[in-house]
Amino acid sequence: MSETFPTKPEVSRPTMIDVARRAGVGLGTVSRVVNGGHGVRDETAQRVRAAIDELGFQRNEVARALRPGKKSTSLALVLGDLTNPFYATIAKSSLEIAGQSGFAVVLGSVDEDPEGEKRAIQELVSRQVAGLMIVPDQGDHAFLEGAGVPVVFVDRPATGIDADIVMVDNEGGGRLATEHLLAQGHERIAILLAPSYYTIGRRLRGFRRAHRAAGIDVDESLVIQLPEGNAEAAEKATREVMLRPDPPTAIFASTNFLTEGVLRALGELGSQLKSEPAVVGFDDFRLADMLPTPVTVVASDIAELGRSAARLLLDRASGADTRPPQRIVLPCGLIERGSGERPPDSAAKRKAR
Amino acid sequence: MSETFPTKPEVSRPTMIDVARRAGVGLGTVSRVVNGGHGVRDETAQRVRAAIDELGFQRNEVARALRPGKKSTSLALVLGDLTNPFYATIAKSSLEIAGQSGFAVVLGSVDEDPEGEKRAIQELVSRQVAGLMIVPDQGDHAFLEGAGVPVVFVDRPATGIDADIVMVDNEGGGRLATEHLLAQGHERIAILLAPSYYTIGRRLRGFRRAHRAAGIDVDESLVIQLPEGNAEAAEKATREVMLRPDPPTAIFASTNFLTEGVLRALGELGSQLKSEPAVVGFDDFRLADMLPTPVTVVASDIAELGRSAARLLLDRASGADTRPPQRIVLPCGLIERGSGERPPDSAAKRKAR
DNA sequence: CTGTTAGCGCCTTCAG
DNA sequence: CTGAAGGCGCTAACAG
Repeated sequence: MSETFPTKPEVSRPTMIDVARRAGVGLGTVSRVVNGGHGVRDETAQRVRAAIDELGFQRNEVARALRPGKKSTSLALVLGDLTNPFYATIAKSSLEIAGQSGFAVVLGSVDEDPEGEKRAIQELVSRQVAGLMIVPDQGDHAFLEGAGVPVVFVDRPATGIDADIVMVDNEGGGRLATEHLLAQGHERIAILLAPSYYTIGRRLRGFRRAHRAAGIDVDESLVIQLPEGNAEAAEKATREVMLRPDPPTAIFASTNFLTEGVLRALGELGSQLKSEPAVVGFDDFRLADMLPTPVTVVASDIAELGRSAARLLLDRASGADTRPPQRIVLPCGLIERGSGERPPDSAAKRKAR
Repeated sequence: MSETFPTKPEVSRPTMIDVARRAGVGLGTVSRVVNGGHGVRDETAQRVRAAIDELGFQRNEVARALRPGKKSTSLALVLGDLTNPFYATIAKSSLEIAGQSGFAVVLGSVDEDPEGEKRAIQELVSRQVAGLMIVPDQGDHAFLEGAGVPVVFVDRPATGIDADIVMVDNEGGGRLATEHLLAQGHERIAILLAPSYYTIGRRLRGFRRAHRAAGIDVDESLVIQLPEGNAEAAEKATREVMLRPDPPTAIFASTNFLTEGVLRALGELGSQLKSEPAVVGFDDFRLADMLPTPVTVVASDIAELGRSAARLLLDRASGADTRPPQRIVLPCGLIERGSGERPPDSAAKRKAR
């Protein structure tokens, strides 16, 4: 029990040969029984199954995957910070789908740097995964071209390779959020942008389109590019912009973490402000409805993002799907909770006229 | 480019033999170069490396792991809902440590049921992972005894097997939270308990100990066992207990999700209540400091939980650590934010006397 | 120093 | 219906 085995460190698991000997049959027979048991006499199969149980035999998936053609039964998932509920949701939902088909999901260690991503992906490929789901970083992904493994990009496309991509309607969402604010009468809307990922660019595009459609000019000093994508950066930027002589009457935060930073800044600024700006965030988040002013957001079904990606990848891996690269776009909806329905205050309005 | 290859679905990656032929050397030499290149003439090694680059060769980890003894270079992580920031944090931090040693982390699909966990674990074992990190469900885990793979349990121990375990000081945390409330003068403290996991039991124990130490009896009607561990169950229970003729003046929520439910209920009850109870939660959560009343919690370093588990498992897997099963317990601290510092209201006090 | 050889555990022909 | 044999990509042991 509490004894150690310095010389026999590993308890080797039984193999098919052990089972075959135990059951007094040939190796091939055992294999057949294990894989569906087709074409084996019932009595023989019984004996084999008994031996399997007695020995506690478990098929070695590694050896199995070694056969040519036969890919392994695991998918790789490469993404950033699992601590971000957005990514966690993708991980969970894709894992769910993969699991239903008996696939495991391997998470590559993903540091922040773009080189780290490449290394992680290659390590995963060397593990013979049947397919890759990648939330890509900004670097070039052309190196995946010859990997010989199906790839599905999630949340944003990658450059240098034409592969399946599952994402949300970023531009539509950006437009939706902006239109909503414009409809309340806001004419000075600030937008906070995380470092230029593809998604953020599209959201900004929606922002501009909505303005154009409404015949309102975008004040470029309110298009705020943040140096980092975290709450702190957004907090700082919000404080600065709100203390300007001519502050915006509404803020569109392009990311869940940014929304948090905006709210934090507004909370601290509090009474220093003549009036509180309306706020709309992109992506919903837990507790958004419980904050002092419940937060209005533009959101999409992130879990479905992960599910779609996994399903698509599974079909590619099995060879069931041979269509040219697909592009799945999930819609965004508006969830009104209060913060986005604040009208522009009268003082600001007076100034604008 | 946009052509499909129905008959040749896989681009087979180059193998060591290809490299050997290309470099005009033997197979063994290539292997030696790939594994550190010890004992190979420099010039030869150069040629081999060149061939590797030209062919884009990558060692097949699967084949490598087939050798006896040589375990694969991936760890398994089995846990519940990745959507719970608590688990997500464990996943992230353990992944970080594993990655530093060149290990990947395989996530088994974990349904809710206890049988699903066993199946998931066995699938992972069949994939020849080098070790298992498990946040165990309630069932018996004796079946892991003969798995021949090191196991580290995370957050709570499992029954039926004596293995390493990394967890937080649940009892200490429960006691800390309770002492804090008692110190404010609360004598009627309700505790909300998620379905009886090990951790919850310990937290309750701390709750009772703190009472005993203070010479105050626990009102058993305030020890509330919830049917489920989600926010909704806590919300419902909170509403009920607060509407009793003799409601508690403080609430200890034993879980992050439960805390959320408590706050939600209190928010809705609002003015119906004669006075708002103090609230302390177990485990910190994002935005806890931004709620209408910032939430006081007892918390520990969850990321360290994951890191310790991964480090320990890595040492076990490599054989570097052969000590008897370890038990690592991380401390809990109190984070005062407001909700836990509300004194019992005067009306309630009068009643109690 | 370097090439050759024998498996690792399994699946897939191919005979019997 | 069943047993035997070959090979997947790699490493380790053994000759040269």
